[in-house]
Amino acid sequence: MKKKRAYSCGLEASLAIIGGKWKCLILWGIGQDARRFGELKRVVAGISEKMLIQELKEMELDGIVKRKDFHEIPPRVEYSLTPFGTELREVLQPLCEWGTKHMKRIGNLPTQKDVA
Amino acid sequence: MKKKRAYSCGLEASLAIIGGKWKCLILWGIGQDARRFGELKRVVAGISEKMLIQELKEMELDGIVKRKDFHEIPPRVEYSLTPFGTELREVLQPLCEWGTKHMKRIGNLPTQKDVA
DNA sequence: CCCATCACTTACCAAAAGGTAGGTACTTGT
DNA sequence: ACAAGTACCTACCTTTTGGTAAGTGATGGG
Repeated sequence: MKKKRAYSCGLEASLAIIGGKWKCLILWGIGQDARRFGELKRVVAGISEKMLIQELKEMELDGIVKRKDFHEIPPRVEYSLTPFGTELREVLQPLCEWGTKHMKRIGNLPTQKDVA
Repeated sequence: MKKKRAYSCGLEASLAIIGGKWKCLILWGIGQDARRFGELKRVVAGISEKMLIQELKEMELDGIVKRKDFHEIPPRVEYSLTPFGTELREVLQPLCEWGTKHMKRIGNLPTQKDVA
């Protein structure tokens, strides 16, 4: 018998899936076509290898990412979105557009460090 | 001359504003009407006072929340969304709906602890 | 007179997140 | 023989995050 978590609103449930620093960006980075590990590393700016695989694993468990191993040497692995992941990516679209629209303003905001 | 940050995509900019564990939920909790501090504490399930004020301050600096102090005693303070914040809240709507739609599935997902 | 209420503030501490730097296995190119 | 490239894995360590518990100041109610 598994423990089930209860969420007080849909947003909380969504954040259980894509919360954290990297998952959104990875999800976005994968996009509609499959991507190789090294490719993702380049496209998700600033992520470390450790974080990338760690998050990818969790996302696979959560059913938003599918991992395909070609069993070749040198290794070749492709990550792609499941239908569940694709749906999630779509609802992030508006948030992404909002960010693009206000990018300048956001970039000029004071940091906590500036304040302290 | 302020240092400006550059974001490689809109999503990264958005996350600079509502990243972290609580900001999304606070933003959502404030909603279209103003809310008092204590009210927010109740509506944002599980947040501590410390986190709540800390995040509210940052959100105020970021221009998504407005704080109104009535200078009464006992103290009375109301938090509401600025137009900027309201816009942001709107783009979170789809994400919230997605979470509601898949809440059952998400609640049954294995945790990292289950796996370890 | 004392207690509760409200919106905080502060100090302290534990846990989680995340970075660095190394290593692995196997093959192809020089 | 050796370096490079691929997709990882591991240990160690620092930084960030966040929780708990206490206190503040002014006032109204019992």
